[in-house]
Amino acid sequence: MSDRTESRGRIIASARRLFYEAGYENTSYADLAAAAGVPKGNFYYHFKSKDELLGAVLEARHADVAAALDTWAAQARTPQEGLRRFVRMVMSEEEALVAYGCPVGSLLTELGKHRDDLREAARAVMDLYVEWLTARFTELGHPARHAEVLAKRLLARAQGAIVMAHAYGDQALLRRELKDIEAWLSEQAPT
Amino acid sequence: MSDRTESRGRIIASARRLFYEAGYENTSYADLAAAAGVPKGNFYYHFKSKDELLGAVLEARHADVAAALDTWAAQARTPQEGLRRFVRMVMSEEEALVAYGCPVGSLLTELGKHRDDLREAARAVMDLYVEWLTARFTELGHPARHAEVLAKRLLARAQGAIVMAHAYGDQALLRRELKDIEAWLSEQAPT
DNA sequence: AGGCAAATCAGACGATCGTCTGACACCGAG
DNA sequence: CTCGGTGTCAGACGATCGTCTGATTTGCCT
Repeated sequence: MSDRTESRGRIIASARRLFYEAGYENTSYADLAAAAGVPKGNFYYHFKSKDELLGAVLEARHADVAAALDTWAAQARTPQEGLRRFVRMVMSEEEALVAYGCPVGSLLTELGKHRDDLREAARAVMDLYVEWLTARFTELGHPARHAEVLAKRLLARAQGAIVMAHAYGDQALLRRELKDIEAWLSEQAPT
Repeated sequence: MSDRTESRGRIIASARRLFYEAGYENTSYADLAAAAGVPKGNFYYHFKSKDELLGAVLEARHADVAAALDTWAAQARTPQEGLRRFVRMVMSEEEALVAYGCPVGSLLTELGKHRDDLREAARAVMDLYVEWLTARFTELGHPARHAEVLAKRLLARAQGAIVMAHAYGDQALLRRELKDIEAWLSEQAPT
């Protein structure tokens, strides 16, 4: 019921990429049609507005992130390992992050200036990370409230590193900051 | 020569506010005309394109930041005091930062997806902070290269805190992170 | 083969975008 | 009083935006 046709999936995949690389407002239906190989008349059969299309894109990303977090939780045998895996995931996306920023963070920045409903959908993706990281910090023995503070601090530091690296187009900056974040992490996770 | 007329200044002031609160691409000449009380036909007498208007806005912000940094440098009697003053400045802007994000950071995020020339003008404002903070860390005895790393790390942490606080509309988050940054700062600045 | 809903596609629609033109108001110099 | 330049303003321009309609094709069911 969610992915009725193949072209619907192609539209979502193209939109996901374009919204990320060029921004939501800055991506037109003409761009989407060209990228997806689907005439724009067809878009309104699947999504009755551009906002609804972004909703579907966020839904897809939400599902992907949730699946990835499940995998990590299953593979990491200690909370420390889980936290480090998060940082390593950011590292593995270095090139795209330097070129386009954080897919969730930059979208939140763009939507934050208007459009409360879509902003909530984007924040839901961020919440997945917050909750998963909070669980890891809790396992480390931090009381619940402080665990969430640490989770958001970790995310804030990652966001900041990405913003600066993106602003300066500086991949070394991102790598260096992520290393520093890892060092900070091992202080929070006494072995 | 730079501010030939009063209406030119009104246009820049309005544009500066609207570009910040609503975003650059999302602010139309109709919006600007309504906010500045200047008919849009007049805009092209002062600025021959919207991009040039943004250039003037960035120039104004650049001048303001440079002036503020000069004042701080004169008032702060120790490098520690200067660094703390930077954090306090961010604190004093809490409400706007939570509502709209960082004026420089969010603009860099928006422009980073396209428009290389304007991105450079925005980055010039960020560079003012980088250079000023680098000078303070150098005064603390850090070698030049490491001082710049610390300056960018401080800015990255501030950016990240603002992005998260903006995403969640959470002023307490911003205040808490800034306090943590201050604590981190005093570790880098052994008295 | 025939029928019918699901899916596809081309193109028109009004609105709005950034840009530009040309006429008009103001005002000190001659 | 006249002139010329600086600044002001209303409105038109083509382009492009997101949206929508109607006709057409596809593919499954009997």
